[in-house]
Amino acid sequence: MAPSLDAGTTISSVGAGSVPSYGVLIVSGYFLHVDLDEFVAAVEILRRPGLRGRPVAVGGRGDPTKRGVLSTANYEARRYGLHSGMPLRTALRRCPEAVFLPVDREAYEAASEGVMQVLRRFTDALEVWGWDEAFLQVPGDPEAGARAIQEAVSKDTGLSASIGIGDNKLRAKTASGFAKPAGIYLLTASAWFEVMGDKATGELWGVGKKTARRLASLGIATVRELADADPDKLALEFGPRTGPWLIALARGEDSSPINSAPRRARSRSMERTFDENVEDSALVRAEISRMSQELAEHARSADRLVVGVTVKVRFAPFFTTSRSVRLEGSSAEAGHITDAATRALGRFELDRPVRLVGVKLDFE
DNA sequence: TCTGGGGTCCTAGGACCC
DNA sequence: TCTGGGGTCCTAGGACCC
Repeated sequence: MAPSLDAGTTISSVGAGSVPSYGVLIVSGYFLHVDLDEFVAAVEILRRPGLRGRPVAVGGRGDPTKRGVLSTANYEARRYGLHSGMPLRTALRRCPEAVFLPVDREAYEAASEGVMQVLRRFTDALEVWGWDEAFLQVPGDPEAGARAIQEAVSKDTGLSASIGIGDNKLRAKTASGFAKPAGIYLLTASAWFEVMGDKATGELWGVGKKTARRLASLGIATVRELADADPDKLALEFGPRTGPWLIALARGEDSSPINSAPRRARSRSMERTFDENVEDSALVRAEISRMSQELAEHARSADRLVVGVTVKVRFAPFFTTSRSVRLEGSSAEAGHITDAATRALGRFELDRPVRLVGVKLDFE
């Protein structure tokens, strides 16, 4: 009989002592989910070593007296209750001594690319998921693979990674949450309910606040209750795809493979929240026009054809609507795109103060 | 907690057609 | 005139993720 992994446990943390021995492991079909620890803050601290140990909050343009929210707070800042999504002004009130930094996308993209290059040394079966996450499969013992990956990422990029191991992507992703910070955690089918069964449905990856509340109103509070729910009832409540999907999620089921094909974006968008609400509709039009041109330039340089343009307007205090226009055929010409955006904007009544405007291009 | 920005996918409902 | 049943496409909005 093959030795079995003791699933649902923290295997170890980097530098936390020796690795438990499981004997000879000849396993296949394991998925790893690599998740970089406090990625954005970590990148900032790498280039400003003086910030290490201090509360660091990254968000907006780095001015906590302006509109904007936190992208990341490092662990020191989290001790003050700061977290991603928190308004900058609230964060400032809670932790005036925090260092506030502006979002620097290019720096994070470069750092991310460095990490992904390290991961590609281990396998071609790599699925990049945003800046700071990736799913992958490695040959041989997954735990040894995870440890080697952590060491290589740390050595080559200075960044710390947590790694979840699972018998599918969903369980690997769930496991990496338990691995933080800098640990390794294994979660397979046999331990799924032991680990997740009594947790609130909102702990599931893909179940947010709203869905959790709707489930609760149906008497479904825990993962186990959702796993045992009536599929027909959920299909009626959530739709024919979402209902059954929720149940599969609660059972930890996921048959999706690693998709290592380079991702081709379906859309590209740009939004801007004004520092002060804008009453002058000429200003709104000018901003939409500027964004359209910039997006058109992107489409052209990325060699993508646009089939539709959506304009989004958020009125004060916080009421958001959108209008979309389909192009006749497809185009990457700035003239066609700005014209479509202008037509979409023309369908709004700009009779109230505007908080945000946005433009989105849908690609062929 | 006065609520970013960039994405993805799903659903409801209307238009339209046979 | 009190009115079916599909199917498809499109739009607007919602929910979720990082």
